[in-house]
Amino acid sequence: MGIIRKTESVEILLNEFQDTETALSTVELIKRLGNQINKTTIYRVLGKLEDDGVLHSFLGFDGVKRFARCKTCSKSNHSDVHPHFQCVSCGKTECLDIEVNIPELLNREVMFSQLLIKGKCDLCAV
Amino acid sequence: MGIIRKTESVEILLNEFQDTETALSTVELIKRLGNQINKTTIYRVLGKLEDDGVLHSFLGFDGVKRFARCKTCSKSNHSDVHPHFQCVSCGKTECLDIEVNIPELLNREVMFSQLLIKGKCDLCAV
DNA sequence: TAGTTAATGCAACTAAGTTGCAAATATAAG
DNA sequence: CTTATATTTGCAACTTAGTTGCATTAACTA
Repeated sequence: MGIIRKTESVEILLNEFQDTETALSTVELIKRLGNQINKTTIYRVLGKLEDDGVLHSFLGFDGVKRFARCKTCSKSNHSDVHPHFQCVSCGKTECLDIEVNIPELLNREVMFSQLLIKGKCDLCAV
Repeated sequence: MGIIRKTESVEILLNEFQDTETALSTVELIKRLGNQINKTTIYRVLGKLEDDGVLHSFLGFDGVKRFARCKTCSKSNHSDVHPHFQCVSCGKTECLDIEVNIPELLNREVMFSQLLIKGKCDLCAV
């Protein structure tokens, strides 16, 4: 079940993703917005925005869920299959605009895949 | 700090990984061995075995840590860069013996990557 | 065989995420 | 504009994975 009403929480949260390719963790958003929006609401709104194809989510190397804006997703076709990059220095996590071709697997049916890359981002790599 | 003494806990745990390519979650092992070994010990021994390059670990789609035997790892060179496959039907998680070439990234330094594939395993795919 | 030091068990804790329910509020209908 | 209704929110309590400190136990060494 996605977003039905344009509430303040929805607007505040969407605003955080406005000008950035960066993926934000739920924890980060709670820290940042916790005084304005309740933790539970943050979890729920993020989930709904994901259902709607506005955001997509993945787990970072730390196992913490992160969200980022979807470019090509909709409610019906919801798969951001691009890789994600996490910087070991500054912690920034971002979407990579490249295609990765998943190898064919014998006898197995591939439904979804996620590639997570760890390294130094453009700013932190010397 | 890796394993120094060959204790019973170490043997019991190693035994679980003996004949299988399957990755076992910490939770699963606690359920299975919880009456023989304390939860804390299980976490600690698994961590040490990972340090030693005997096991490697990764996070599944559920964010739960899983361990599997290392084939080519040692204490010094510890990187199982093979992909992991998680079956949506039976939940089995296994290592895939294939190479994946990570694309070059402009201005970024790639240090490590993990590819996680979700689908139906050989037994569950019709 | 005794001494040292690693390993274990326990209990209490942290942190991420979830649930149920009552109160608040967006939207549609009148 | 007001009311009715159903969604959304906040709160508190809970669940689950994983961690920590400390006293006790048990490997290994000399």
